[in-house]
Amino acid sequence: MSETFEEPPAPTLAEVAKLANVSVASASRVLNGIGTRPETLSQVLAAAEQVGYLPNASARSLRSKRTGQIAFALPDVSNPVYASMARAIQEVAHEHGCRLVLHSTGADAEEELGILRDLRRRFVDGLILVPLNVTAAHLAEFGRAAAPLVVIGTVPESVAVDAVAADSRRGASLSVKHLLTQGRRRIGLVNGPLTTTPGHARRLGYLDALRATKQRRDDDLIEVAEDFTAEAGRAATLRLLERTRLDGLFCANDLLAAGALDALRHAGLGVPDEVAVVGMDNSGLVEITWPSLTSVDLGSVKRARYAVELLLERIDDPLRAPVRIHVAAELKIRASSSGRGAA
Amino acid sequence: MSETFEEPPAPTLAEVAKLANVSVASASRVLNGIGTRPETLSQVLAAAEQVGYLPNASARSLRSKRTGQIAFALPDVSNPVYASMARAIQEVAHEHGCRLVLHSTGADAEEELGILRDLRRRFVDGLILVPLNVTAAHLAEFGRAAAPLVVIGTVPESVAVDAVAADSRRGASLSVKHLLTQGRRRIGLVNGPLTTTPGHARRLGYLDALRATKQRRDDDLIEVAEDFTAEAGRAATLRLLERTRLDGLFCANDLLAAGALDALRHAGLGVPDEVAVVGMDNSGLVEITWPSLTSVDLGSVKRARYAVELLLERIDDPLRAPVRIHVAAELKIRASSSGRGAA
DNA sequence: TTGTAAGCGTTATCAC
DNA sequence: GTGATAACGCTTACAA
Repeated sequence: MSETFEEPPAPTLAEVAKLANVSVASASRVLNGIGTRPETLSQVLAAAEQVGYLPNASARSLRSKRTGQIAFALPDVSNPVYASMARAIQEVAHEHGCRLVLHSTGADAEEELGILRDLRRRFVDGLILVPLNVTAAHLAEFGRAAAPLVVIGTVPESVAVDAVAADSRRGASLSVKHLLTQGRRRIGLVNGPLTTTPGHARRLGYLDALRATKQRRDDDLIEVAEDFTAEAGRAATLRLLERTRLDGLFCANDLLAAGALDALRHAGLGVPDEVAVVGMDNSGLVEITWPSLTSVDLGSVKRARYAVELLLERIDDPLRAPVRIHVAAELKIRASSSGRGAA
Repeated sequence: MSETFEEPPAPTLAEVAKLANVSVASASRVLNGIGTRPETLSQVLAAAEQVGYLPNASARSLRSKRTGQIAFALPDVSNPVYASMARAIQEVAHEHGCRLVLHSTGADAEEELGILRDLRRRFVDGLILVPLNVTAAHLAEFGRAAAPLVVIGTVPESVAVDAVAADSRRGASLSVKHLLTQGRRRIGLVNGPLTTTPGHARRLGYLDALRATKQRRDDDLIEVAEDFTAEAGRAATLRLLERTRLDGLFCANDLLAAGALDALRHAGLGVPDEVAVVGMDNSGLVEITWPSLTSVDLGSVKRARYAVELLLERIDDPLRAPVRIHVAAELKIRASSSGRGAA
């Protein structure tokens, strides 16, 4: 049975110094690894150990203008891709002795802008932002961000901000070409909202592939889901199946694809025999769906890692010129699209 | 093209005060909603608006001893259950004007203890911890936590700490009884590591159900996975199938169950016809697997919400007696266990 | 090397 | 109501 009394006040540097018979300055130096006589060093260390001293984060930040925290703002932690990004970022941050402040924006632009503006409070040393849609307001805020900023996503070259982008347009194109190679001719697209940057890019990639292979474009084959969730993917696929026939289907992310698989099953269509399906993100879902899901790897974890590294560099050198990193897309072929009884 | 010059120094309260022709004290009062003459009020507000003033987080925390941050330490953001908890906690925290600091512990006890001890740095106002395994060292740290603490999980009654627990033992029992009701007689258990609290509880629940219904216990039917992942669930299920025959399977969480479904498919066993499967957590995966997964809802989101609320209360009143909240388990029946050709 | 002292930007306690 | 002013706990010139 432990007590619930008020905590004893946390030990301060002053107490450590007194206990070690040195000045606060010396104590501070020791604890920051600045040159001191071995004797004072051991005295301070012993004193600190004895009282269980740990520096107060607020005081240290106020003085040193470094919080030791970075923020990560993403649309939705529940989406496996973003979850894996969060994990990767937390890992790298942790290795650098840095804490992670998490913001779920719900893909709300106002929320995103609010976070950007809140940087003026200096509660973090920098921000990694994953916007779903980059508006003019975003670009303006990027330019005047009060702390180092790295954007994960596509940003016009003219905007001076560090960014790491996936090539989802090419990724989409890759996957459609893959389906064509498999002998599919009526390839549907289940896209996310066109107002989002990914939705826009993936549509272009889909069209690119058709154009490059001189396929006729048929808008009946294109359907837009309410959002990037499995449920929306299921609904969109059902709408698609109601009005047309298809033998291939590209979905703008894995969640949409998971929903699509379900819809196809309900419609009695075999995957991949009757309809081959490809998702995008190569998230943890790909081995959980059945059949296992062919998916475009957009290098989410890699992008996340680059983003933190870029951010930490930027924090150390705020003047360095903005950097753009592009991560290539790679198709991971699995059961949902590999051949069919009669290819 | 925006610039990458050094930021102009952020406006301070002193500047706002000067601009408004009042003292810093008055400016502070206005911005904290403390009684002031309407005239000074509007002057200060106007000045603050004009320079885009936002209070410096570190300075405010140092003085007020409140950081406006809470921490959430969980085993792994990539597990959908924890991701949904993180989301729920972030939401509630956000509503209360509070930021969320995320720690992925990787289910490492040392990491968890480290976070508890780090509370002395006072970088957050409180912590919500999800330990996978509560050791004696944990209990000791709970007792001397340097900040309000809420544990999501099972903690001995004798330990004075706020906690919100799921009833996974009963949940496991429920699901096994459900399988028995469906006419299943050889019911396997794919468990997570027994060193974890959940693993331990779920095993007990499984045995409870067998005992209550006077079934013979057969240890061949029990298999322990390496960890709580889909891949480990697949491997464990394959081991199980290699040495025995079963017509029902309870898995200690949804990820394990997803892996099990895959293993059963590879073994050519139909679900639910030949083997009925039940998972646990009722996570976002249940509608993505095929067949859709019967699962025990342990009220993760509800527990997460309770946890934040408890924490925020505790922060406001550190002296109140510790509270224990228990959230009931509820079985959600889906296709993976509902009847069979010959029930 | 070490100590003294000046802040960092707030909030809160006083007198007025 | 308001304005000086003293903390909060730390880092860092500067002087010794």
